[in-house]
Order: sequence, then C-alpha cells, then structure tokens
Amino acid sequence: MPKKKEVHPERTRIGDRIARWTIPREDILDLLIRTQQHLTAKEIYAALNPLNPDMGLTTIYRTLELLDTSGLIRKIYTGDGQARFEYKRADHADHHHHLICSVCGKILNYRDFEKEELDLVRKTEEILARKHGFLIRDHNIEFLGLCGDCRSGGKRSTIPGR
Amino acid sequence: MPKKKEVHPERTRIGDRIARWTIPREDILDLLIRTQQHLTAKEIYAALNPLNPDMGLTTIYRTLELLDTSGLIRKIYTGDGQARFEYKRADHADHHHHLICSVCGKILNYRDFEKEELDLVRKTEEILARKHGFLIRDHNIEFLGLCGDCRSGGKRSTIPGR
DNA sequence: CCTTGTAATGATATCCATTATCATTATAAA
DNA sequence: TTTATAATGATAATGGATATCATTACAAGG
Ligand SMILES: [Mn+2]
Ligand SMILES: [Mn+2]
Ligand SMILES: [Zn+2]
Ligand SMILES: [Zn+2]
Repeated sequence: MPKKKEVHPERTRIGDRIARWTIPREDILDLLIRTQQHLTAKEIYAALNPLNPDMGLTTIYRTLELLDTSGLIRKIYTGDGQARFEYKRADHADHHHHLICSVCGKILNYRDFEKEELDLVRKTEEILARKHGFLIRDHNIEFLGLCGDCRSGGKRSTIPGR
Repeated sequence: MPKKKEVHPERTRIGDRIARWTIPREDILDLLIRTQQHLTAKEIYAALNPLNPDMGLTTIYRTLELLDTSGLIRKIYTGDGQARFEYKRADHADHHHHLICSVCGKILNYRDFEKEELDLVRKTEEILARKHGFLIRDHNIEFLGLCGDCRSGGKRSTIPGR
C-alpha cells in the first residue's frame, strides 16, 4: 500500500503563491519546524540528503526564498557570509531575539523581558513613525558577546573566520 | 613648499596594529568620519576615485577590515549582499540604532529613548549573563519598515533586489 | 636630504554563496 | 490515464570578498 501523501498544515500559509506542494517543500519546512537551530542552505542540504539524495541545493535556495517571502521562515544574517533560516509561527508567539557568540558563532534564542521589551519597542515605533515618517513592520534585536564555552577559553569554532 | 603630511588624530586608536599611516588609510577613515551614510566598499571606492585614482578596491577592503578590527568603524549587514560601514567614536557617544526601509534600503540612524533603552539593555544583559552564561559585549537593534517615500508609493529603489 | 628594509599597495586570480538558465521530471487537475 | 506546466536539478554565471605576489612608497637611520 502506497504511503498517503503528507501535506503539512502550514502549507496553507503559502496560499496561491505556488501551485504544487512537493516533497522538497514538505521536507525543508518540516526540518525547519523541528530543529531548534538556525540553519544555512548547505546545512539543510546535508541534513536532508540521506533522506532524499535527489534533492539539489538549488531547490533548497528556491524553497527558502519562497518560505521567507511567504512569512513562514525568517532569514538571518550573522555576518559569516551565509544566510541562516528559522521557522516563524503565524501568530508570532515564538517571537524572540538572539544572543550571538562572536567567537564560535553559536546562536541562542531568548525571550525574557517580553513585557518591558514590548513596551519599549511599541513606544519607539510610535516616535519613529512620528519623527521620521516610518511605518514600522518588524524589528531585530541581537546581543553579541562570548558564550560560556568561549569565556573559559574552551572550545574553538569550526566556522571559518571566527 | 611641500604640503605637511596630514595624520588624523584617530590614527592612534589603531596603535601598534600597523606600522605605517598611508594616504588610503587617511582618506578612507576621513571619508567615513565625514559622511552620514552607511557606505559599501564600492561606494567608498567611487567616492575616493576622483581624489585618488590609483587607489584599488582591494586596499579599501583591507583598510575597512583593519578599521573594523581596531574598533574605529562598525560593519553592518542589511541583507542586500554587501557589507556597509560607519564610523564609531571611541567613547561610544555616537551609539545609535537603525531604521531600515525594506523597500528602498534607506538606513536612518536614531538615538531617541537613550535612557529607557539603556535600562532595558543593561537589565537584559544581566539576565542573559546569569541564565545563559554569556558575557555581553555589544548589541544591535534595528527596526524594519517603510520610509515616508515608499509609503506614499513614490520613489523606487536603485538597489537590486529591493 | 639619501638610502634602505619592508609594510602596504594594487593587478590579478581565486573563492564561495547565491542566482540564472534550461532541459527534464513529476504534480495535480481533468 | 492523460496532459499542461510548475517545479526540479545539473550546470553555468554572477558578484562580493579574499589570496597571491610583484611593485611601490613609508619612515627610520644615516
Ligand atoms: Mn532564533
Ligand atoms: Mn548608523
Ligand atoms: Zn562561543
Ligand atoms: Zn524607502
């Protein structure tokens, strides 16, 4: 008996932007939803290759572009020369900020201080709109520093240039 | 009478990292100090070429790397595929955040809410240090949205991909 | 000033992430 | 099952940034 075709419920968020829901799209979205990491296109390729060796890197790039444009994922630039991606819920309930180690490149999500941050962000958005005529749509906040491992002079990065 | 060689006072911030203070270094640093914009290597090249046609793009990249490592400038990634640079005072008195138009790519500096922001950032840093063992060194905050021009459907970007 | 060792430069080649092209494949509707 | 074509994947091309290396010019000492 052939396995029933799986269609992830999040597929609906893409709407009319696409005509067909394919294996690569299912697999890439699924991986991003399940992982806690911030993956690059190559990392996604490496992760899915054992499962589906026919999937090309080009499709990964294209699918990531699609998911990003559709708002299902967020594209992150940490400055190491490659974009990273993470899943983003439709209701923004998983909104968070980043803590980046400048030595090993590790990225931590954090969502403490929701209240104060929200207040500040909202207030700032108002002022910026009034003073500069901007319509604020989103924000990025990131803290840069040294993670525990790198503070204790321990581990070295495997990321070139860190 | 030969013109006295100019050496920018900020040169001292680089310290022993270099042995010679050269024309390109003087010109690039000077340009970044004087401009209000966030320039790419190519933009710097274009700006300085009329003044000094012998300066190569490679030197621009190398000098920017030097200035960044020395803490005189800040490297910014806005996601359009090229790094941008801005001058950074030693006393951090010019610390600010960014307002980025997602349509035309315009970048605005803003420094409102110094007090509230400072409080929040300090508080956040403490918690992050305690909970995640991070030593915070810096932070980036950016707001994304539509600038006045792009809200009114006016100007289009000259930046490819926006 | 002049000389000189070498840091810095710039032309060029190379790297590498991302995008463009295009023939082939496979989805989904009929 | 058929079929129109969206989507894929191999490949080439693009473009920002870096590596190489012969040449230049800074600055210290004479
Ligand atoms: Mn995250
Ligand atoms: Mn700025
Ligand atoms: Zn680390
Ligand atoms: Zn704009």
